[in-house]
Amino acid sequence: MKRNHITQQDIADKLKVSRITVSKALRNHPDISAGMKERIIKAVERMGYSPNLIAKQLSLQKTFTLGIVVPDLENCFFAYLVDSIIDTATEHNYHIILTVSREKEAFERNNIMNLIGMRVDGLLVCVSQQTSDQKVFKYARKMKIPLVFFDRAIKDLNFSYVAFNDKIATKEAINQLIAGGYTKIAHFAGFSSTSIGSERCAGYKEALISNGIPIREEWIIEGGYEIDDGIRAFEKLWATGKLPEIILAVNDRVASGAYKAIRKTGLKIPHDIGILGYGFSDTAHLFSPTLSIINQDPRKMGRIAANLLIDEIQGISQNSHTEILIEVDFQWNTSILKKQSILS
Amino acid sequence: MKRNHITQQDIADKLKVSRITVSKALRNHPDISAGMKERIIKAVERMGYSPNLIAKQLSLQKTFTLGIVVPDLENCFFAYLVDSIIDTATEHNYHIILTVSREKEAFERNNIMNLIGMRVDGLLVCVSQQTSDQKVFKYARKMKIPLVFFDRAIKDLNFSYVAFNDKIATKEAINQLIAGGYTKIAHFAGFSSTSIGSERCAGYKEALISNGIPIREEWIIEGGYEIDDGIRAFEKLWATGKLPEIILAVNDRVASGAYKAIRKTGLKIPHDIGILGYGFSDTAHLFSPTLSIINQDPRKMGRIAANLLIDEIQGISQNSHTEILIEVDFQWNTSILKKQSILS
DNA sequence: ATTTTATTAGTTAACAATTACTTTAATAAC
DNA sequence: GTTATTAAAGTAATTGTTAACTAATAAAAT
Repeated sequence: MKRNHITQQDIADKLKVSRITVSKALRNHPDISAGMKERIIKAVERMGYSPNLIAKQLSLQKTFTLGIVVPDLENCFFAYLVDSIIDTATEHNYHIILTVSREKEAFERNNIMNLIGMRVDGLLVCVSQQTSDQKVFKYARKMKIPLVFFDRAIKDLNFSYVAFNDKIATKEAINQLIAGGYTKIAHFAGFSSTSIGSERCAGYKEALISNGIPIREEWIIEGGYEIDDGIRAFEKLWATGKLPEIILAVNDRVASGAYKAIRKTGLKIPHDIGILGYGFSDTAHLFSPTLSIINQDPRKMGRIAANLLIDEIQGISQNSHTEILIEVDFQWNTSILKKQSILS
Repeated sequence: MKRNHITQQDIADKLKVSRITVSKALRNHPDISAGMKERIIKAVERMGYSPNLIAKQLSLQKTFTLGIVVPDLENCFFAYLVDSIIDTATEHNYHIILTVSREKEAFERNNIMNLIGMRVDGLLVCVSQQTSDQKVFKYARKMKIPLVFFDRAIKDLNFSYVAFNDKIATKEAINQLIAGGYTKIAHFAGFSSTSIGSERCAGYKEALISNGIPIREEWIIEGGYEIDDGIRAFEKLWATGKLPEIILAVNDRVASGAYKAIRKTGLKIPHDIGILGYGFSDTAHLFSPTLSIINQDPRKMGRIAANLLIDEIQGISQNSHTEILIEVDFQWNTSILKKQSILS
């Protein structure tokens, strides 16, 4: 009906040569003489030719496209992560088809099947919290489509994955706090049913135990992952009358809620109480005082995951089952007072 | 080399029918009998057939794919916006190829040419701040590719665009503040060289003038768009010794900087000084006290832009030059005291 | 002078789907 | 009993590109 686009055939007709000659010239094939190449390139410019990548993909059986599935782009963490994946992909001349699962298994499955239909060269997936059926991933395996999980993985499928070492990082952070002279540390936890919640809580407990500090169950307050959960958690803590020196908040939104609730009581951060959260630099600096964090850099994760996938696609990485646990560092910002110089 | 994927031909061979029969059956074509359809669908399931959308796209000359160009995904505003575009696109069975220009004209041009090469059915573009050359957009026009600008537009090219009515909204917000009894209002501006900076500042000035309030140049502090710019701006203001009742911050990061600097002086928000910023609900609630905002809902913009584009693609909207200025509302949160009930 | 080699361009088939047209066989109409 | 109609499936051509061969010509080597 429209037929707007110029094809190689059109150029060939104009120059009275074969379309293969045009194809070869555009790919700088040695078959074609310099003079002919120049004529063709000039015609291309003049006629406004845009190569049809769809046709190219079909012919080459390769799309130079990566498919991404994230649970939710409104989570800044994933936004930064996707941004960094796009950066890395672009560097290697890959395009990105982005899909969002909204934490729904059905959407996730649908997205993945669609991406496979689009014949992406590889998949980057952060599984939804709901996901239990492994069928679609087994299908990807059967079709030999390179797939890398990031942040959250289905472990027993032998796909590569990249994640933060939450437990170790938490343990180390608490160790540093204890070394700095703190002993009264509470935890505003998520839910022990989610991997994030349980891993972080486990690290917290292990650190206390290994330092001989008894675990006070009333200082582990489960609740959720939102601002209101942080508010409620602190109110609960405040009601007991006995405050810790430090609160470890399970993420930055809970930390934000804690800030609000603490401010309401008139207590001062960090002088009266310190806060440690999980997150990354940019959001931590939105807090005032700036939030100390167990630093989970989304850009780092995105870069590593994308590179891993591209390596697998290009067959550089023979091993298609690489597990990378990103080493986490800490940013001791102004939400915690340095008791001793150990916190550095 | 690999040949993993099952094709319609494979299914046809297995069932000893023609591949056209398979194609028709899968599209529920009336040519094919119910019995045959059932046999084919069963074989499809059994053999794990995934339709090759690349081939389908080439054949149909339609990709059901939209291309997006955003300046930066680390800006939460754009992340929310893209999320909402994806939502809307998915509803209409469109895929999304996402690219990032990093505010660089060259990247933007490259992204757009690539997306055209991928034969996207339409383009959603937020132009980079750097962009001055219109060539690539003229090319898109010549190729008759539906294109909708969002947030920032190149106006004299007759493409549709969706934007916030910054000037009007700012004027109205300041009017409401004045009606509420405030007269001393300062503005932490961006740069007058950018459209955002100049539009917002113009609205601010117009509101003051139309209410007969003289403009105090020392209360318009240009600087930039980051946290540090907000800190510096308040320090400059503080140094003058004369404080306004309200600060209008050009965005949420500048507002955050202002919060920090104000807190440092011991002044209280909102009792000693109020803050009004631009932004959207989720980030405003991260502030404490929660930031009052001229509410620029990214989801709304994304939805409108995507629907507009899809309408143009499907020929529903005959007019391919629709300009939509989104009406902005206000969220009077706790960063401003209500002097009178007018702020509602 | 004839064979060999290199250069340059063209031919055919493939990729995996679709649409438009054609064939076959069975049924219905006269 | 012949013709018209309908259902169901098949054939050929199309989409825009690339890869693997093939062909023609000119220059170089024998």
